[in-house]
Amino acid sequence: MTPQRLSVLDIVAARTGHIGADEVWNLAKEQHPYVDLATIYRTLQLLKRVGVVTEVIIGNKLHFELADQHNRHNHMVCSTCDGVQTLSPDYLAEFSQRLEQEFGFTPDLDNITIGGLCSSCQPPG
Amino acid sequence: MTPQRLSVLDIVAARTGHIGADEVWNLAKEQHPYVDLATIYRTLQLLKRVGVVTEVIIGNKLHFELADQHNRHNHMVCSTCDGVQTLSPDYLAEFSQRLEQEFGFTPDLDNITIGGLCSSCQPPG
DNA sequence: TTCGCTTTCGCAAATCACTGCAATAACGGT
DNA sequence: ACCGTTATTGCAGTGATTTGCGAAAGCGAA
Repeated sequence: MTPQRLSVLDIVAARTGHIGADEVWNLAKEQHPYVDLATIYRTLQLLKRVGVVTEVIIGNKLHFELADQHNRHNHMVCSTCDGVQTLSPDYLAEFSQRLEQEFGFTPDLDNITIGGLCSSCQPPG
Repeated sequence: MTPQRLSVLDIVAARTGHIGADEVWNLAKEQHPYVDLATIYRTLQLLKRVGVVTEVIIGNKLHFELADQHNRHNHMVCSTCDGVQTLSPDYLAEFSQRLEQEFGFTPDLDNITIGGLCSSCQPPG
C-alpha cells in the first residue's frame, strides 16, 4: 500500500455512493499533485480485483464505490438520463442459481449492471 | 442504404455468431478499400438502433451479430477466456418483469450480457 | 543503514469508440 | 438528365481507458 493508493481508497470510501475515475483523480491531485491518471485507473482496478470496490458503468464512464459487505447491491442504470438505482441482490439470486446449476456458469454478481429505461424516461404511448 | 452499409450488413449476416467491429472493417475494406472505421461504427450503431443487429460486449470490444427474431438470445461471457455462451431470454423474463412491476424500470433485455466464469474457468478448490 | 530485488509510478503513446465538419454521394421533383 | 435538398462519407480530432517502459520508491536481508 503506497500513499497514492491510500488516497484513492480514502476518496472512494469518503463518498457515499459511486464516484467517477476522473473525480477520483481530481481529488487525489489535491494530496499528490503529480499523481497520474494511469495510477488512478490501475489502483481502482486493483481495488476492484481484491474486492474492496465495485465498478459501475454509467453512460460510458467507469464509476466505483466501496464494496460494503453489509449493503451489497446491484445497479440499474438508465440509458437515457444516466440515473442510477440500487437493487437488492435478492432479485438476482434465483436467476444466478439457475445459471450455475444448468450451465456451470458463475455470474459475477457484484459487477452486474442492468441497463434500460427508468420510470421517468419511458417512451410515450 | 448505401453500398458501404450493405457491405457491413452482408458481413455481419454472413457470420453465424458475433463479429468484432475491427473484423467488420477488415472485411469491408476488401470491397470498399477507402471505407473508414467511423463509417463501420456508425453503420453498426444504426443497424443496432433499427433492431437489425445486436451488440455484445466481449472483453472490452464491441461485437455484433444479426438479430434473428426466431433465435433471440442473451450472452454469457467468461471474463477469463472470453468464451461466449448463448442464453434463452426465458431465463431473464421473470426477473425483468419484477423490475418493471416494482420499479417501473424497463431493462434493455436485448443488450444484457452476463459476465462471469464459465464452467471451464472455475477457480480450483 | 546499505544493497539488491521487486513493485509501483509517471510519462508517453496506443487502443477503442465516438464526434464535428467539410466534401461527396444519393434521391426526389421537374 | 439536371438541380437542389438531405443524408452519408472520409478525415481529423476527442474522450476514456489501457499499456510499455525507464526511473523511482518500497521493502526485506545482511
